[in-house]
Amino acid sequence: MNSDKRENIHNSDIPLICQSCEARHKGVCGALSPVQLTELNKVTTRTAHEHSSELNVIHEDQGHYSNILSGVVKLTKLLPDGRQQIVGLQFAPDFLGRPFSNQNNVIAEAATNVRLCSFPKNVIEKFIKGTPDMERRLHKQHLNELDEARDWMLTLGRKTAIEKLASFLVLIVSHIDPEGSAQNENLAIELPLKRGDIADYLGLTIETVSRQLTNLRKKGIVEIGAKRAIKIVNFDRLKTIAQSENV
Amino acid sequence: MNSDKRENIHNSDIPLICQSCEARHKGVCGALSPVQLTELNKVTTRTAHEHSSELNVIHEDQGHYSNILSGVVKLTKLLPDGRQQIVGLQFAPDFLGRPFSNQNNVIAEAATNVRLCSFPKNVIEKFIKGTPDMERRLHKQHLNELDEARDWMLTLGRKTAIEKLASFLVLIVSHIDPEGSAQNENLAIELPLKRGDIADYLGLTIETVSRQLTNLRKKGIVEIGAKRAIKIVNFDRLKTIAQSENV
DNA sequence: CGACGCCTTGATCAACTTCAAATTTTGTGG
DNA sequence: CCACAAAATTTGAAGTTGATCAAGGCGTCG
Repeated sequence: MNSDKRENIHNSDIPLICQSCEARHKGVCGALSPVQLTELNKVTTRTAHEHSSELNVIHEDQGHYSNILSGVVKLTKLLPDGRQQIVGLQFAPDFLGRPFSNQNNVIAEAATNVRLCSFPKNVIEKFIKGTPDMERRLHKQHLNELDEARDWMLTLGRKTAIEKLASFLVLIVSHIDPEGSAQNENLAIELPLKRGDIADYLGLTIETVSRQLTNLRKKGIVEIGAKRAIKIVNFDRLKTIAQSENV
Repeated sequence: MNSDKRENIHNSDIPLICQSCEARHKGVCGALSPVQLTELNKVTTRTAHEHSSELNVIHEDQGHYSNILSGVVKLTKLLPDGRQQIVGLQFAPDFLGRPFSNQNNVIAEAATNVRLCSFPKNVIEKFIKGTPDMERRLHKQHLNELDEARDWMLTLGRKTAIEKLASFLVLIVSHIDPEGSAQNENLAIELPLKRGDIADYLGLTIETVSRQLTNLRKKGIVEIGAKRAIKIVNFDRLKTIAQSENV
C-alpha cells in the first residue's frame, strides 16, 4: 500500500482532470509528482476514437504517446496475403507506445470506442529520464504483456476451439471485473470484440467462433444476447474448460 | 559504438572471466563499472547443465539469477493434461529470471548443454537499484522477448505447418548467425532443438514436423544430416515460405 | 422497405492428428 | 571398434478437427 504517500497530498495540487484518472492510480502517471503532473497536463490532449479506427498515426508518427482512458485497443499483425492475428489487447490505463525503442510492426486499432490521453513524445521521454519509477512502471506493464502473450501462445498452439473460446471469455471477464468475478455467477458483460476479432484473437475462423459459442450456450455455460451481450452462467465450468475440455 | 568508453578502461581492472564474456558486451553486465564487476564476481558461480535438465531451481528457488554463457534455454508452459507449448527460447547472453516480480509459471529447461553464470538474487537487486542502466537493459531484453512472442503468435495462430517450420528455421538461423547469414546460402547449422521440442515450439506434432522437414528437403530448400545437422540450401526461398507458402 | 453488416447454421473438404510400425541414430559396455 | 539396447526420427494409413463454401436470419439505418 503506497497510497499513504498520496494521502498527504492535497488533491487540489493535482490537475482536476487527473484526479480520478486510472492512469494516475495504476498507470505510469502514478510515478509523477503533483508538479510534474501539472507540467505534463499543459501539453496533454484528450481524444475520442470510433471503434475500428487506426491509432498508430496518433501515437507513432505524430510524435505522441497515450494512456488509454477507456475502451479496448487491439494490436494486430498481418501476413502479406491478408491473414491476420491479434497479438495484444490493451485496456485502461495501459500506456500505448514505446519510448526509446520501436514497436515491432504492429497495427494499433480501436476495438471499441476509445478515449486516449496523449502526450508529445519528447516530454514523456524527458519525464522518464528524470523519474526512474516511471520506467519501472512501464517495464512492469511490458512484463504483464509478456506474460499474457505467453499464456496466449499456449492457447494458440495447444488448445482446441472450445478451450480457446473459454480461455478468451475468462480473460475478458478478468479484465472487466478484475476482483470479484472469480466467485460471481451470472455475470452479464458486453464483449469488447466482434466475432471476427475474436477469431483473429484465437487463430480461428468466424464460423468456428460462432459454433463454439453456440456450443457453450447449449451446455448451459453462457447465455448469448443481442449486440455482443453475454451472460456467464457458470464461470467455474468455463475456467475448467479453458484448461481442458474433457471433464 | 559505445566501445569508446570502454577503451579507456584497462582490461586488467575487469575480472579476467568477464573480459571476453558476451554478457558484458551485449547483456546486462554491460551496465556495470569495473568496480561493480569485481564486486559481483566475488559472489558469482559458473555452472554447466546437461540438456533436458531443469533450470528453475537454480534461478528461482535457490535465490539466484543467471546469464546464459552458452547453449539454448527453453521456457515451457503446461496444460494439466500434459499438452505443452514452448513459449520462449533464450540464447547467450540473455538474463534468466525476473528481479522484483515473478515469472508467470513457466518451466526453464536446458534445450542443449548450457553454461550459466549465476548471482545471488539480493546482490543483483542491489545493483539494479543503484544502476538505472541495468534496469534499462533488462527492460530492453524483455521488449525483445515481447516482440518475439508476438511474431510467434502470428506463426502459431495463422500459419500452415510448412510455413511454421520455415519460420522456425529462419529464427534459428538469425540467432546463430545474427549478421551475415541473410545472404549466405548453404549455411550449415546444428538445430538446438530436437523434433519434439520443435513440435512444442510450433504447436504441431512430431510427425508433422518430420513430414514438413522432409517436404522442405524434397523442394531442395534444405539438406538434412545426422545429429540435428541441417544445411540451408536456399535461405531466400525459406524466408519467402515463412511468410506465405504459395509462391 | 431494402440494403448492409454481422452472425448463425449446414454440408463438404483439407490439413493435421492419431495410431501403428519400420528405420535410423545415439549411447553404453565389452 | 563393434554389438546391442534405447531413443529419436521417419513413414504410412485412417480418423478428426476446424476451414471453406454456401445460404439464410436478424437488426439497424438510410
